[in-house]
Amino acid sequence: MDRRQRKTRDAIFSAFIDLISKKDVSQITVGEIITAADVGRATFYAHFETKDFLIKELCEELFCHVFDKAEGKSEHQHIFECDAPNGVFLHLFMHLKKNDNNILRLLSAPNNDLFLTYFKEGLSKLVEREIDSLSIEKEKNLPRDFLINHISSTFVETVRWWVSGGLKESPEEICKFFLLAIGSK
Amino acid sequence: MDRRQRKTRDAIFSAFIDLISKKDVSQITVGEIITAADVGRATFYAHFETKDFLIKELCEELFCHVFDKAEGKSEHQHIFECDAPNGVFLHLFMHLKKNDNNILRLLSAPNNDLFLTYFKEGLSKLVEREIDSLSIEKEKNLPRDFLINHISSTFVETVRWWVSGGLKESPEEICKFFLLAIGSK
DNA sequence: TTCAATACCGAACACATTGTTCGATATTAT
DNA sequence: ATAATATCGAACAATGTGTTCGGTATTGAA
Repeated sequence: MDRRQRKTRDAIFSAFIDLISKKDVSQITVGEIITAADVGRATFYAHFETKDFLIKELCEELFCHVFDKAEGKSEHQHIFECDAPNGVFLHLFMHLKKNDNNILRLLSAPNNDLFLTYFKEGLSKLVEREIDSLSIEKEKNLPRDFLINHISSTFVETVRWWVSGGLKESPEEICKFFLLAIGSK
Repeated sequence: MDRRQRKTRDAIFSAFIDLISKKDVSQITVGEIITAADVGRATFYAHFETKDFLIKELCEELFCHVFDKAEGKSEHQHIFECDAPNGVFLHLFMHLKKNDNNILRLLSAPNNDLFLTYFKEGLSKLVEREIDSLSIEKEKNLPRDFLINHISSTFVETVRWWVSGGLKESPEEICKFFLLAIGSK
C-alpha cells in the first residue's frame, strides 16, 4: 500500500480515537475528524465511504489484531505464558489491562454500542472455536448457538463492567468472575 | 393533559414505531416522522427536544408499563396466574410473546442498541428488587452489582436471541434457558 | 534519474436535515 | 362565552454531507 495512503489512514484513525474520548460518537462530524487529522475533505471520502465505514474498519483492525494475539496466531513472542484451557480469555483480559492498543478508549467511550457490537462479533467467532475446550456443563442441553451468544455477551458485559469500574480488579480476578458467571468449572 | 397533546403525542409514537420496522433508527428523519404522523414541524419540537428524547420517552412509557405489569403492580386482573419465585421472568416472556404493546418491534429493529439499553435499565431495577428471591448460588461470591448486571444482560440477550430466531420456543422453554444460563437452580 | 501514476489539497458546490420563529387558526377547559 | 393554548404552515439560518475539479506533490518502477 502506498505510503501516503497508510499515513492518512493512520492519521484519520488516530484523530478519531482522540475525539471519541471527548464526545459522543454520533456527534463527531467528518469536519472535526479531518481537521484533527489534518487531511483534506476529499481525501477522507477517498478512504471511507461514510463515518460508519470508518468505524467498521477501525474495529476490524484493532479487534482482529487482539483476538489473533490472544489465540497466539501472531509470530511475535508472547509475554504471557499461560496454556490453560481457559487461557485465551485470561490473555484477553491481560491485553485489555495493558492497553497496548487503544481498545479501552473505544470500549469505554460513551454511546459506544457500535464498538461493542463489533467486538462481540469478533469474539463470537473465537468462542465458537474454543467452546469445546471450555469445561461447561454440557448436560444443561442449551442450544449451541444460544450458548455461544451467551458466553460472548457475558464476556463483553464483564469487560464493560470492569472498565466502568476503573479496572480495579486484576485480570486473574476478573477472569474468575467471568468463568463463574458462565458456569465454568 | 390536553386531549390535543395526547393525540399528537400518540400519533408521533405510533408513526415512529411504524418507521422503525422499515429502516435504521439513525436514518429516520424528523421530516419523515411528522409526515407519517401528519403533524406540523413546530408541533414536533414542542413535544420533543430531539429525536433521542422521543426515543427515551417512548421507551419509558412502554417498558415501565410492561415491568409494572410483570410485577403485578397494575390493578387489572392478571391473566397469568403464576406465583413461583422466578415467576416474574416467566411473566415477562409471556407478555413479550403476546406482544400486546409493540415492544417486540422495538427489540427486533435493526441497530436498536438504544432501545436495548433502556430496556436493560428498567430491567436492572426489577432484578435488583427480585434478586434475593432468586435461587442463585450465593457461594460464588460475585459482587452484587456484577451479578445484577450479569442477570439483566443475560435476560436481554436471551430475548434478543429468542426474537431473532422468530420466537419459536414457548415462554416456558425460553425461560428455562434463561434460568439455566444464569445458573439458577 | 526520469516519468507516469496517483494520492493529496482546497475550495467550491448542491443537497438534506435540524431546530427556530411567527402570525394565523382551531380546539380546549372552565 | 372566553381566555388559554395547541396546532398549523411556511419561512429561515445554521450545520453537516458527499461530490467535483483543476492543480500540486509524492511515489514506485523503469
